[in-house]
Amino acid sequence: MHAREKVPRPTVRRLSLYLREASRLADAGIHTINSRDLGQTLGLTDAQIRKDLAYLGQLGHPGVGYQVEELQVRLRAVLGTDRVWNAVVVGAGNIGRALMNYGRFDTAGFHMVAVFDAQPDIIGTDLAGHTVRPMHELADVVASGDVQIGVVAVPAEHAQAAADALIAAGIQGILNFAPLRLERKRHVSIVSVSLTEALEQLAFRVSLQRGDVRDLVDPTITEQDEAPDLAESENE
Amino acid sequence: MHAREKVPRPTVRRLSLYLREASRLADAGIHTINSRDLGQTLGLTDAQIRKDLAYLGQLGHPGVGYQVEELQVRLRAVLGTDRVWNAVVVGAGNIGRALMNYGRFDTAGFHMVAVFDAQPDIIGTDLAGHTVRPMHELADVVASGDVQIGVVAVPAEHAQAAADALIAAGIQGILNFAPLRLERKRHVSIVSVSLTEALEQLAFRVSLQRGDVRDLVDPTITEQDEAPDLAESENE
DNA sequence: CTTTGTGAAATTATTCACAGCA
DNA sequence: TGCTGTGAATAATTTCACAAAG
Repeated sequence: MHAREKVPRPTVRRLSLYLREASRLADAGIHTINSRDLGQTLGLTDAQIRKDLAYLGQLGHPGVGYQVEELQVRLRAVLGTDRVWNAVVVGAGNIGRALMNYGRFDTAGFHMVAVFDAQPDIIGTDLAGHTVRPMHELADVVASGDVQIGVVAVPAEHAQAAADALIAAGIQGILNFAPLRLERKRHVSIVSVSLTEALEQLAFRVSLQRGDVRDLVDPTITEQDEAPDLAESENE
Repeated sequence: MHAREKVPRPTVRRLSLYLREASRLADAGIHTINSRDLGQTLGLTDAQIRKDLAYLGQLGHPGVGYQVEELQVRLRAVLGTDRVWNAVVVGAGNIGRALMNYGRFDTAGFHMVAVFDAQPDIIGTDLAGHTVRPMHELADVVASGDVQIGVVAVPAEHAQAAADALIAAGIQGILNFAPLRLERKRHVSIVSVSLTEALEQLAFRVSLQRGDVRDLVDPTITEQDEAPDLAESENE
């Protein structure tokens, strides 16, 4: 019915989409949205949206739709972004730099508090207003700074060590950019993002569309595509 | 049975994982892998892997397992990465710079041939050995350079314009980093990556783990998590 | 009249379990 | 014996369709 109902995994992924759109609507001064119109912009069916939102409680107003502000508040509460999450980035390379410079995380509830690297020539340099710190300071920063999230933005060969250090420091969740499955002894939530994987998925779809792989796989796979999936995730 | 069989979408996503691991095994000099061990490293069941790989044809060797090199060749052929995909990046900001500097795309079959930006002060500067070009050169570069993929790495407010320009230039697929659903008239495959969404999914999992949202959703959702999902995708 | 919430039906994906091959 | 490929069974997710609410 409503609360205390198991939320299917695909639904959880879509909650981010709903929040993104609710925020956009709120910014545009729109206060009401119905499942059909929301489905239109997000590429989902209206039934899908109603079923998803019904998991969050009695949220819709029959005959009217959903109130945008209510939606935002509820989605943020469920996703956990109604409070600030402090994060540290391990790795001041390409991805680490992009993340530190990316200005829009704070609005979404994520605050980057420090960046670490193992390379001596990078340590001490400035990055987006933060001094790049040596790895041995990680434990202190995490412990004293109320840091819940660690970002692994180092090459694959150092990713497990970086994750181990974050876990040892007491981090609760890891956002992993390295193309491998991180091992962990004690429980830590892990969500992975892989750029190569994204490009491969795109190459597959383009090939399919062009008919390059007609003898390999049936083109019906693209019949009508739209489902949103975006982060590899691991948990135990 | 084998070829000309509809490949389920979740399977296609996992093919990237199989390819990643097959490459790793090949580099490590390992020539044979069975579904149980492969499942172990990737966090999947052996049955899942056998079913997935069976879609690609008669690939396994009963009593032995899969030959790593065969696997690699077949996966690359299906994903379309047995050839080089040329790509252009629109946006020389944080993400665009990270992508241009990221050295590992070529190995995976993706070659960045040019980068574009609309801002006059950025145009003409050097980025990873490429001169940042003005948008009006996009059509020419795409047409004359055999470019199939365009990357949208501009702020959300300019993303649709960037996508329109890419589509008009004749691109076949778009990798989108902007947090919105891109519209398109003629068919173009689109895969999206959203860093904010990834962080939100992580926040949700951590909240669930900590019990912060016990009254909102049932914790059974994390009972035993492992499925890989990584790129929002759109097609029509 | 419009639009939600939701059981029931349909579809899609995963796991089981075993015949058959090396 | 070891391990794949695959039907059959199960589980998960989506779509349908409609009663009830504003």
